[in-house]
Amino acid sequence: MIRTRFAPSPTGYLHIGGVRTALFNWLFARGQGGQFILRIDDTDQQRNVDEALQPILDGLKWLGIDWDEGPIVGGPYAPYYQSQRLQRYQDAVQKLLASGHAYYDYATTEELQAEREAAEREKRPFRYSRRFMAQTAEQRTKFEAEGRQAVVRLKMPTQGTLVLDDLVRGRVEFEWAREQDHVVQRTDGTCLYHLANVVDDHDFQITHVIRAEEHLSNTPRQVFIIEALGYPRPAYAHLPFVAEPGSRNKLSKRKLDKYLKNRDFAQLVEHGRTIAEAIGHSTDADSFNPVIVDFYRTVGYLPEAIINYMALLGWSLDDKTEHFSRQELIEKFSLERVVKSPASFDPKKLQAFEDRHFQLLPQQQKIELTTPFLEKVGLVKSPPTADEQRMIDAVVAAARDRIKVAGDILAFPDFFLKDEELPYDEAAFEKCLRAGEGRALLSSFRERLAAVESFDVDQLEAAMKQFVADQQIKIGQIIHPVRVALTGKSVGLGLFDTLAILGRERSLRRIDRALARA
RNA sequence: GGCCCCGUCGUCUAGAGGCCUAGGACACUGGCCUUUCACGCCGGCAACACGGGUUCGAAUCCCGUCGGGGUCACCA
Repeated sequence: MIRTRFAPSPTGYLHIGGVRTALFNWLFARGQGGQFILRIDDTDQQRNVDEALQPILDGLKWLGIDWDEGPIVGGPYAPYYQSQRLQRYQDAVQKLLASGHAYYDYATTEELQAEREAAEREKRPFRYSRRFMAQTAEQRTKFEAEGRQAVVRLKMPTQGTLVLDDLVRGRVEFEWAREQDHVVQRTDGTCLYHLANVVDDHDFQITHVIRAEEHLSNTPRQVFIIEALGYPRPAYAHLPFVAEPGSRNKLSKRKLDKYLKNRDFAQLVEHGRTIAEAIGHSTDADSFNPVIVDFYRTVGYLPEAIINYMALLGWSLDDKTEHFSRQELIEKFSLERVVKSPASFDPKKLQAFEDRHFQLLPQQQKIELTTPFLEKVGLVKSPPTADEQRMIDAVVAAARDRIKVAGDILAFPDFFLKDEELPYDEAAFEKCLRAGEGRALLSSFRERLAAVESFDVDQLEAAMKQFVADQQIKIGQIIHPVRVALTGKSVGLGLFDTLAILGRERSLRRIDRALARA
């Protein structure tokens, strides 16, 4: 049984790079009929773990990355929180000590630092001398009599080579002599990450460790612990980083200011901000940031689109297939086709996937996704009345591909506003209704509209064509004034759709109001 | 700095010695469609980091150089 895991720290947010790691683990497990485990790498010092964990759990859930064991769902190897497994780690340390794979070390930070500096001066690689290593009870007593405190260090091999067959990187070799005697237990008795990590992976029966490349250099010490403890070695797959837009640096939450200088990135944020502000969602950089998954949920992106895009950041099926459903990804994903080089995050391409996935949605689903945004800003009641619902349906249908994320529905508020409260884009109003003959044409077209037999798209269009022919004008001369009168704006849905949705009464009322104002 | 990883259009990638005068997608751009916006359609721009080998033949193999990144904690 293949078992993979994702092990986030409760940091309060789900990072986009973390999503990619979680996704690959999840896809691999699901595709192989295996299991995906969520383990929480918290430490006992951390407070508010639940609070800091919730956004991560929510984010994963929203993306549809579900876990077979872990927080909330539990599982046979519980607990899944590192902070509750300290005893396991300490037992492991005792085993390492007993078998001679680790030792108590009484060096102080200063003494270690001195050795390090000496090595630096002599331009040789640093390796701890083990001067304060205690392997017997007498030695321990002696050091302790000097008031020293012990950490536990790994007693790493001094020769030989570790050969790692990484599933994405291939054969990677490390010389043991270059590895340090890493600390696995602090003076206060708590254990360090690498030890905990190895013990947990073993306890949870993880078969494939799929993680970011930054852990590649850490693997030798983990392998050492694994072997010292007599555990089976899991398969490793080290994923390339998700890099910043336009660079090879690791994507970071903290560098939003810098990314904002990237035009595409700025556009993504700007678009999102418009929607977030409308619905009264905080837009401060700490929580509202495209590096954090919550951003996309707030603005109304589709999880499928994010998943599709993220999957292609470092993986491909072939030379042409790009659009994948979740199920297709599960079926087609393989570690063999993960690329080795880092992939930079491209906001424009993400948007392209969003556009496409949203386009393909059935009308009903678009309605369900967009309605909450109208409710949040109070343009419709919650839940909408029957009339409002009809209006939503009509607007979503007429909007066609203009809605790319669910929040885009807010670009068409005019239909939901009272006729007498419609605001006008002054520049557009001036140009279309006050300058030239816009007002006069509108006034005369108003009578045609009043007389149209049935207020549907076909008849409205016919009426306008007739009007244009009679007046010997170009269609633009009348269309734009009508649009501004109806919506207050110079851009929007198809004009005949707009008229039909508003209906005769409201359309005429809006036109009259604009005429009176012009 | 030591060690490790990586290096094909601006970006994501295809490419496992001849199918490559390097393919697809996004972006950009010219045009068409059109009542605005959006969609859609047609076209264009644009890359094998560099230098040596090996070979009849190299983006693909080897060596070196350069560049980028990661890692070297009593962080995770």
